[in-house]
Amino acid sequence: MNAASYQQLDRVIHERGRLAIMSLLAATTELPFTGIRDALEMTDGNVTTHLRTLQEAGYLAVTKSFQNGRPHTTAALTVTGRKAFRHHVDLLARIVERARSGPSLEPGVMSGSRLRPQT
Amino acid sequence: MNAASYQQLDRVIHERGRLAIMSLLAATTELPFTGIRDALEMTDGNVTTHLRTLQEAGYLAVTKSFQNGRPHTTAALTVTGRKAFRHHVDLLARIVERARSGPSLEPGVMSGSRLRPQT
DNA sequence: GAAAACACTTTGTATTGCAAAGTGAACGGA
DNA sequence: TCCGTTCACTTTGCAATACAAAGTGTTTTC
Repeated sequence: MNAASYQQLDRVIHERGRLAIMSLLAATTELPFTGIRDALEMTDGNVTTHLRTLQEAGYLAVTKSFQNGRPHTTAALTVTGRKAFRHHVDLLARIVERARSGPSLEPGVMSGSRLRPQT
Repeated sequence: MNAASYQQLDRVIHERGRLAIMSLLAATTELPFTGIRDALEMTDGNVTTHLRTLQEAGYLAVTKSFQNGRPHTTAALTVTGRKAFRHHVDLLARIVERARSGPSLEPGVMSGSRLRPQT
């Protein structure tokens, strides 16, 4: 694990709002649209788009139905989603842990060894 | 601490690339431009813009000089930056911890108590 | 029966992450 | 001494997208 492993941070999950949704769903089993919106104090539009993004990534199972004449949407993590989230969280934990260890290296040791990303 | 505390996640710090830079600088004292770029395998342009963003937020002290006829840029966390990063990391740690605890609540408990963000 | 509430979705915009291209100085070979 | 290359960045262009305001359709309330 080198410092550049941050590249592995899944952008779909990492975004603030979606990290919150994934986090929330990871702690429960299934939640309604309104539950997510209220728990996270998110706007409706925000929830809709994030749910769609997460669903399209295969991380969420979203079910839409009508109950007493009103739309009812629920979301739950898929197995893939749970795995991806766990992986993300592990990465974050490692980054955080390393950061917490505090200053240790001398300044300047990182120079040299030029290595551009392939274009 | 409620679930909506994700709102406190500092967007300047939270972005992947910048989280990596902050993380890297938190573990050392000061690094040159090229050190950051190489350690994180980031493109030059990316490093420049992220450094600027972090500097404008007051999180980084960036010094630019010429050494043997070449520009030499270094970056280090400011006290504010170190504090903000620590706070961010603490928040992440809490989110991560709660997520790690696994399913516990019943589905449906989060409904009701509508509370829109002020517009 | 008009108006408000509810559960969403769509739209518009303003931001911004990213890499390709650009800049300018120094160095290396022919 | 010219020409190309390397180095250390900065600027530019664009595609993606986070966000909230406005919109939709139903249902309840007064």
